[in-house]
Amino acid sequence: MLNKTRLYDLLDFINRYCDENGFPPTVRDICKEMSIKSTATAYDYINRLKEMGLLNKTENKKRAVSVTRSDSVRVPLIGTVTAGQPIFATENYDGYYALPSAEFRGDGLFLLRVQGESMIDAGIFDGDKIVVQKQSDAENGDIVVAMFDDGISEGATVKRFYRREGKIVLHPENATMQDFVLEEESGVVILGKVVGLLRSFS
Amino acid sequence: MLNKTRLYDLLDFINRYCDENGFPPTVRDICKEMSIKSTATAYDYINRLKEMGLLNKTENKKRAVSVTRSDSVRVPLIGTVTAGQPIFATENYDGYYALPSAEFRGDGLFLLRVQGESMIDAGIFDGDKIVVQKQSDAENGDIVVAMFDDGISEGATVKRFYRREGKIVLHPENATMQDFVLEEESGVVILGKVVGLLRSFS
DNA sequence: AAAAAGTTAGAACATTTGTTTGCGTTTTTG
DNA sequence: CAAAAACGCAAACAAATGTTCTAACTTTTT
Repeated sequence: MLNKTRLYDLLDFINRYCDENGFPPTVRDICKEMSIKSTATAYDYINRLKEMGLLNKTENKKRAVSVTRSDSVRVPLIGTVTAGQPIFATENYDGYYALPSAEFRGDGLFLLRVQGESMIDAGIFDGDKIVVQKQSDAENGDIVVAMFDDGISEGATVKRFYRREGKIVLHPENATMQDFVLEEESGVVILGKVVGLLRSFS
Repeated sequence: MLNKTRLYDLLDFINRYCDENGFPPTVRDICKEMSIKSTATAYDYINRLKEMGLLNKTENKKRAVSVTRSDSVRVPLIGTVTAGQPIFATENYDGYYALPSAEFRGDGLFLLRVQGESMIDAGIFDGDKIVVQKQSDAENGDIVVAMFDDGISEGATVKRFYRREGKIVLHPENATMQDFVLEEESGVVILGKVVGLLRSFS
């Protein structure tokens, strides 16, 4: 049996190569890197990795290998949401962010910039970006992004969600702030559940 | 002048194609998608985009186009660091994580899992992953990862860094905890400065 | 309307690159 | 130890794909 380390080395190389160049290596590139003297050997290696399910490969195409584990998810940043005073989430499409798929998977993810201090006790600070999983309902204790229009103000906000005695409670994680208590039928819309957070100290 | 919209459509297509397949399209793939009847035309388009700096392309190579904006950085997760009791950072290489290059750039980045509550007031919670920029010095107020060996205990820890009166102060951001005060020559080693944070609510 | 510039097409060409075959060499197996 | 399997190599082949050329067509300019 061929030394498995070598196969994983190859996998690493393919990954590195893709990162650096934006496209996969050829069989001959692999030869050079791995000090393999024949393209047939490299070709073999590739097929092993394919059988092991670690590599995708389309036959007869040039540079058509790709590492199975796509290690990042592209998630759109769609605007800012205020955690304090509810202001309408600006639906600015602000480009895509790559997040590690080891942490975040599935469809319907998006990012929102957080403005305000209302979730500070939950470790969500002003300026953080939250990763939101799109869903229209939530369970008690979830941190959610919710939109409401109670006639006075409207907008999106980040709060911890509770359903209590037929009412919806949006609870800011900040000792100095009050809960929002709303009727079920008051037009509260859950946009999604907060599943992650990204912060960068400038 | 050729309709620019069409060029941007092409750029979008290349992006989409790469996302879906893990490798870039060929000139002929582009023809099909854009309803272009000649490879020469598609070839032209590619060169325009290259001149505009929106596309990288290596000559004579197959599938060797790549969209300029490389949107993610690969950062290794190298272990766990305790924010409370200093325990040695397990140098487990735990694979690479993709982080958005819009937020994190440059070399010498790594990730550490945080254990403990000592930085809770700075919004760094137990289980968070911190993004660390490798550097051997720090400025007052920086949050750093530091190693020390004072004879009693040794290990790595996350603390806010101050240099005061010839001593080094490692300040936990947790009201219930004490500062570590160390001599300059006591063998404190700054591993890096915390520049970001990644959290995923399980 | 004529000329010029820009754009597309079709075909041929040049190269890169995936794939196959057969033969030594090494390692495992009985 | 012999047979078999696994492995690696070189060379040749075939296909995919980048590149170039010239002519036709379209739009803009004079």
